[in-house]
Amino acid sequence: MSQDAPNYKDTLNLPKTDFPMRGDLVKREPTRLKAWEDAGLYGQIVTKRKAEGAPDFILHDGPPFANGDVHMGTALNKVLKDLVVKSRTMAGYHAPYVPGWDCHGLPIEFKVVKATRGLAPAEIRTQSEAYARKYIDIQRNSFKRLGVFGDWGKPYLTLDPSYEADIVRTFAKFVENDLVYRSKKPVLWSYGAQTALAEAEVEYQKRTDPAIFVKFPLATGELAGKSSLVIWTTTPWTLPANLGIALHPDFKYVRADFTNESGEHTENLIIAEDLLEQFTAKTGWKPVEGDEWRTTLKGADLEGVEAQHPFLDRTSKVINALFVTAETGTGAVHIAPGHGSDDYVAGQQNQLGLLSPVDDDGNFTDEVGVPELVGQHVFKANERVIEILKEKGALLGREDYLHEYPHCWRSKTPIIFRAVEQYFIRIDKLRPTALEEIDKVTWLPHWGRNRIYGTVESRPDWCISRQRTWGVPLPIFYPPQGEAMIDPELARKVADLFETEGTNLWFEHDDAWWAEKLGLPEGTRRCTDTLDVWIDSGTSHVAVLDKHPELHTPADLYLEATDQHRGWFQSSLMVSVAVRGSAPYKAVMTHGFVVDKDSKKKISKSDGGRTKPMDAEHFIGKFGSDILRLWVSSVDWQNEVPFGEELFKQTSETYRRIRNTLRILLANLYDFDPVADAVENDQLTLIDRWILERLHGVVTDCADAYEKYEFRRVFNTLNQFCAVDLSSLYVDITKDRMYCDAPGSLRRRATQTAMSRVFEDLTKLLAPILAFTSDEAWEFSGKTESVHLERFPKPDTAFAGGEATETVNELMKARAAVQQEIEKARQEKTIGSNLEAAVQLSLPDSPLLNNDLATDEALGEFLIVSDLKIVRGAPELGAEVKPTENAKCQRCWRHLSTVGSQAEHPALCDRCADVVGTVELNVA
RNA sequence: GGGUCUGUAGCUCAGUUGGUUAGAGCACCGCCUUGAUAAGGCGGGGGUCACAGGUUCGAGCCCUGUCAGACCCA
Repeated sequence: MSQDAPNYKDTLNLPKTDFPMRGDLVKREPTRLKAWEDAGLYGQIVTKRKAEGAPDFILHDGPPFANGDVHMGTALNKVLKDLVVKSRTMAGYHAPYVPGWDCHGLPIEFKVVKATRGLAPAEIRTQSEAYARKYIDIQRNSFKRLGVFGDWGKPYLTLDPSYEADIVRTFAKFVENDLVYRSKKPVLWSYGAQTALAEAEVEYQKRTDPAIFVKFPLATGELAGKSSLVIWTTTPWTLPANLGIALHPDFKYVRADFTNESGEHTENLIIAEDLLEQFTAKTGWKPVEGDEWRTTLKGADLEGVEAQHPFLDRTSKVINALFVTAETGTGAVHIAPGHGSDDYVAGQQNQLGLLSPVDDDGNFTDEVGVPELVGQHVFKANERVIEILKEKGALLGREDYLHEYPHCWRSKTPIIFRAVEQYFIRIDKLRPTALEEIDKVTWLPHWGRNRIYGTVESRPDWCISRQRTWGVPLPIFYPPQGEAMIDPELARKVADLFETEGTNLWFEHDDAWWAEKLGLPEGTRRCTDTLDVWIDSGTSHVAVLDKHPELHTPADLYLEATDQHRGWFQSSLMVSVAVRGSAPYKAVMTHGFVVDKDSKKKISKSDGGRTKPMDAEHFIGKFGSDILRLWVSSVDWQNEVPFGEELFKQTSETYRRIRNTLRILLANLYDFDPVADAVENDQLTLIDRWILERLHGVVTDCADAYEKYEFRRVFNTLNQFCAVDLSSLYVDITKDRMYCDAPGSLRRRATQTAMSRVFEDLTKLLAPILAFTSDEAWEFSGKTESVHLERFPKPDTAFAGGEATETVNELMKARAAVQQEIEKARQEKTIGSNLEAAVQLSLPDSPLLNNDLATDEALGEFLIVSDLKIVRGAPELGAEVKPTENAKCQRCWRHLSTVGSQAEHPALCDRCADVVGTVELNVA
């Protein structure tokens, strides 16, 4: 190579683009976001589809709780929803998305009350609202930053007065349909703070209580008068409310004569076999020697018999329950339905009734049935109860028992379980329709159907009242005389007031004001309870879908994490069945929880101090939203979703590849005008036809995958298409023609024609996932409108045939054989690049390789070798490689026999000499 | 403890109605490339398909059990 050789590089058509190689997402995404917002892009999209008369697709947003920052689980959910909305929009639907927030509820109230003590209810509510609004703003910013499109200016909030009014009106409908009743149910009660508590407001502290063994003689059945059950309890004060004894149906119980330590007394007792030793050790009562005195029975054998209460004139029913354990006690559990939640459920199932003879201060009421106990505090009464048992000869043993016992977080006093009046919805009236409706809904994954069916089948009546402040008040009144007024008309009047004034009205005015306003008798009090927040969110189909002009019921899709089978999906279904007799959704999709990639365990906020970041903002700030979105698309949402920082690095690599593929396509199209330069289909070469056939497959597959919400199939398909078909094959193979052929040559224009179509379709297919990057690339291709206003491409049937694909698949075998041989030579350092190889390819006859497209020239191009001899009709596929003896063309770097054949350009091959001639002429 | 699920290379995923040596991408190792260059190409190593039984001529795919994990309930 002489020093004064012409610089042929300037005669090449090298790729050219300003589309940056690096995404710089963290910096660049906010700019695009701003542009979208300024242009009102979401509104444009919705308006456009509406104008087209596009069919509706309604994804109804389940409202996240307005508390805390957006963590990865919430981000996953929101991005999945956005993938649905964007892909349905691009599939041609009018898919408005109205996001919402769940605002009422204990966690917020608890934080407010904790921060400032002694607040009046109205103040608690004002501060709770401020708290909720603060986090709504924080979360909204994160969701927007993630590229989620929606009506962010007008989201629905469960604290909106109109929403609250609809909750109350919905309650009125419940009443009208005879679904509401009043009944007692035990709650965690703090007599120190005189209020009901939630589990979260309870602190566990060590406490010593008397644990006692109490005899209950059997009063009916075969063993009546012959034998006694023995219970063990750490709350002797609940014995006056005892209404049952629970045995495990499958446990083995021993019936035997026992004698006490002194041997003076003998009792015939029934004790779980596994707890016999413990019982003897703790009480001193031991079985009389000799097997003839012992018999065994199953818990199931005694079901239904009655036992005599040790000091009250009534009996306790023996029932079976699976929660009975063989760890402590006797295997017979004292059941006081008014003083425990297991007890309550067991009482319901066995019609035991309910007693709860304790007032707000924790003192016994008349109902206790023992005159001397009335007015005594329950914990003080423990000792007296024990004495009474002793007097009656029912006490078999006593010990001091140290245990973790719940205490009030505020007053630090021990908690008692105490039944208070609550309001319930009769689920039995809704259950048959609810179950029928479940089978009309499409559940994704399909097993979701079983999950919700199971819960609806077995759920007890719905307790809808809460002794809380931050919620929608129960519009119920208590007149000075007579029953509680649960009246739909009254409730609607209240709702109308709430509609304009908000629910704070309930707390800002006193009973007298309300009585006068509603024309109720003087002295009428209003209910101080609020509604269960599951009513709030479960009413969204009424307050949002029915109300919003762009939406309607039933929604096409609800999409939440699997825990909502029991939560929102169920509450929405129940409310909907109650008010309209049908399900509020046509389809329900659930995704798994985000779990730690390494341990496959749920990421907890405190994993032994080594807290891993899980805030979405952390990852947005470090990688950018498109990476997070790409991660969401790559993952199997049906199961637990693995998550970790390494995964983001991995996803970033995939992103880089896709981005660079878009970039090289753009760069190769810099001088291409689709209108003027596009080539007819029949002018395309083998490789062009092949990539368009591949494109046909990709477009078809992605449309199908998007339709089924199988985003990771889209991810895999497009990743494969970019990495293998485009980057490693098509772009690599066409480099020579793109760079070295004359700019306007048919062959080059053919490839640009194909690349232009590939770029457009690929960008559109990526748009729902890479919301920012695809829009950026779209812009760089010269488009003035956002890619998000486009529709998905339609597969071009001209390339559905697959002839080129069959040929290329055949050639891929030859390519593998050649590459392996070249690699050997390369490792031996006999050649460097592919173009330095002289290849002899033995090719067996194949109809696929005997067509117009599979010319020797096309094969050489396909294999990216310059010196290729093909022996067709060989017995088997094979390749031989040695260094080529041809000279290297200084322009296209191929080693060809034609180099130097044109005297004007001794360093160039035929083709290049021709091209350079043209270019120079053009320049001149 | 119960219900509903899940378990394929280091990681994320494919594996068609059970049928020849289980596939990609990323990561890893080696080489090439400086005309996609904070890019690109080629080659390679790596899986007893959680484990143990069973059905079958034949199982990653079907059945049973065990183990591990997730959600809900208790």
